[in-house]
Amino acid sequence: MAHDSDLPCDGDGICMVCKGKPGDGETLTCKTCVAPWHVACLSAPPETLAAAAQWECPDCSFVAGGANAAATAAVGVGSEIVAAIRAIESDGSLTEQEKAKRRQELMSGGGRRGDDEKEKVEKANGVLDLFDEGLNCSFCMQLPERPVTTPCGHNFCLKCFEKWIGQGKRTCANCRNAIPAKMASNPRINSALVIAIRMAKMSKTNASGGPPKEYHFVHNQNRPDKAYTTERAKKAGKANACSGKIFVTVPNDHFGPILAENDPERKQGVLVGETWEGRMECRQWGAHFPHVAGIAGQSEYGAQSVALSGGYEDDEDHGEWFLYTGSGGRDLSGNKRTNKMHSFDQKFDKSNEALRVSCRKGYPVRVVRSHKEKDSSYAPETGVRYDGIYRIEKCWRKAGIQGFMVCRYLFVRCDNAPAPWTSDDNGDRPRPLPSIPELKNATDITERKGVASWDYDEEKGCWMWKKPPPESRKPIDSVQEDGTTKVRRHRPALSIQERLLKEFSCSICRKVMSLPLTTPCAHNFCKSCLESSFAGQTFMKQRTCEGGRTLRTQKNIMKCPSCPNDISDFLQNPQVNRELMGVIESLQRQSKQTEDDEASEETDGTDEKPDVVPDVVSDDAELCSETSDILKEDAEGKEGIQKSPTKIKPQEQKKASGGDSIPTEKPLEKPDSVDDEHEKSGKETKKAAVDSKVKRTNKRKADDSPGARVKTRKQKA
DNA sequence: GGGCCCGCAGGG
DNA sequence: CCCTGCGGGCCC
Repeated sequence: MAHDSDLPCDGDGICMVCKGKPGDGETLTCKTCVAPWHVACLSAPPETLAAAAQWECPDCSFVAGGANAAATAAVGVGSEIVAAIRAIESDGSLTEQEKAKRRQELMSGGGRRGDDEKEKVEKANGVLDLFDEGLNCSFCMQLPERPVTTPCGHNFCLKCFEKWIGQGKRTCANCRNAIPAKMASNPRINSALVIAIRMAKMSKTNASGGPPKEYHFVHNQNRPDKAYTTERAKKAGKANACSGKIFVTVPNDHFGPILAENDPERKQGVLVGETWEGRMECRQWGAHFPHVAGIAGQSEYGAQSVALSGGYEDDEDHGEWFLYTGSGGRDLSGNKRTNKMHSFDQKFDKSNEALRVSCRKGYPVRVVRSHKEKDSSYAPETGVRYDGIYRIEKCWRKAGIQGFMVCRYLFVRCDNAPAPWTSDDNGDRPRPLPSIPELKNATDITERKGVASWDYDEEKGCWMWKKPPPESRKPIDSVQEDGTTKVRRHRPALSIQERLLKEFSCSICRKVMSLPLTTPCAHNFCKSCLESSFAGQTFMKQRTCEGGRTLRTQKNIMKCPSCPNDISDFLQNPQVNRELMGVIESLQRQSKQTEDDEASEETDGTDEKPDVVPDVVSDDAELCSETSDILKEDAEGKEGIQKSPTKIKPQEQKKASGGDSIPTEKPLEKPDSVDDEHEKSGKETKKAAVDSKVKRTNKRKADDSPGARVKTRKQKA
């Protein structure tokens, strides 16, 4: 497209194409968005003066449907939008804020589309009603594919958003609020909204007859992108971290390569040679799920992957083939996770048996190597690397170096991509098995029986599944291009209410979110819960000097309760994600209809009208060390232009009326409290939130003190 | 650099 | 619920 190379002038009036500063007469102002553009650098400047007066920039013609031809064809309303925007812009009776508000209403699809067209689009999306929630992306007018949410609470397709950002825009296309640099450079998918869209589509499909589809949801979206450390695990840092989000859509008993279709994040799959910082990161990409154990597998089913990490001295690594040692046989007393010393024989059970199953069946086994594999030439220098698919050609038992019996496995590489260490650019071909001297003294020898599941196809010239891969025993969904879900296995369908609770619960109060907020790091919370978490904290750290004067020192870092990101900027003016709220509420309505009317509502805030954000009571107190609250409820800011977030007025926090109670709520600080106190209170509230999560996910910890645990192990030993 | 020992995740 | 485990930060 011609205008792809077109860019406007930046905030300083510098043309982003030629980097020069055009004079007054050399720029054109867009009729729609009022941005200045350098005429000389336009690929298609207006030809007449009249055209220049009514000129509309390439971005706005893009918004109206220039870039997404398919979407525009389906909707066919591009020119209508532009005409309507122009009408708004030329209406002298409106303030800039009102204009922005009108523009936003227009862009969010309200009352503009003709019924026929609307029906057409709805059919294409397989969904009704959703447009009433104003959910569609303002750019392509479709339900957002991979939605991202701005701090001002507006949702877009990731692609559309990135395109917008790529054009140098740094304001929300809906309300013109600033987009934080961090989000511009690294927008995050709002996975709760993904689920919301899917659920809404699904419930609609089910309602319109036909057999109800079974869907499942990985309860994954509340996890942060990085491994994180709970308060409880804090002292040992990453050593005891919880897993971050799993980025791929394979179940953890998936065999074979991780393909592009299971990588919604990058659409490339896990490639040979890919390297991660540690086992947690490796796990997040599905190459090897266990974060300590070396073998991923189930004794009755097979083993999916192994890690070579130098944990067993019997291992012998030759790159394209290696000898692997089974697990067990070691004394783990003293609460250890590993031990160099063997103290009893290994058996073909548990993981060792799982590997033997994979051997018999000829399953593909993913292999990762760690830098900790010290005496191998093939180990990566740092981190953990995915080295591709191997098969276990034989396994047996023999006396290990330390004299105890160990299980042994001959792994031979069979991947279509070349190994990371070879300069050959071809993948593997079937190769003769190496001779293994130790086999003469081996017992319990097992070899593959029959045709290997994963084998080389001479005609196609590649390794592939010759038998269908074993069906996953874990339910998991995989996201399709269109946002729908492919079902892998059946499982009793959850009620709408159950799903609501599972997918849209606030990770602070654990109830379905009321007034959901989406942070720039794409985590969702109830507005009231998030606010309460930071009650008493100020945007700026304050210090009171002896004279009683307040000194502003530095910005207070306020970490997202779900990840380490600083969300203090966001907290200054958090905007409710009204679209997400709309979907939640519409599902709640359906749930109410479907189930008994008597079914009591477990969620709060349902009486709240979607677009009514609780008003705030302004605190006029100007006490010198008053704790100014950073959380500014915006009364007028439901849509339209918000005030610049840099001005922070001391305001008493008011609990949102529909708010849930949170586990620990600390009363507001006394006026003369010092900042250390603020920090402490914030931390403790946060800690409580995290702790509640810990309790939920790890119930057994309650009466299982570390000491008791050590004792158990020691007693056994 | 080696040993200690923790929380977490998953199998059974 | 109990057991296991080719991590990993920290202390010495």
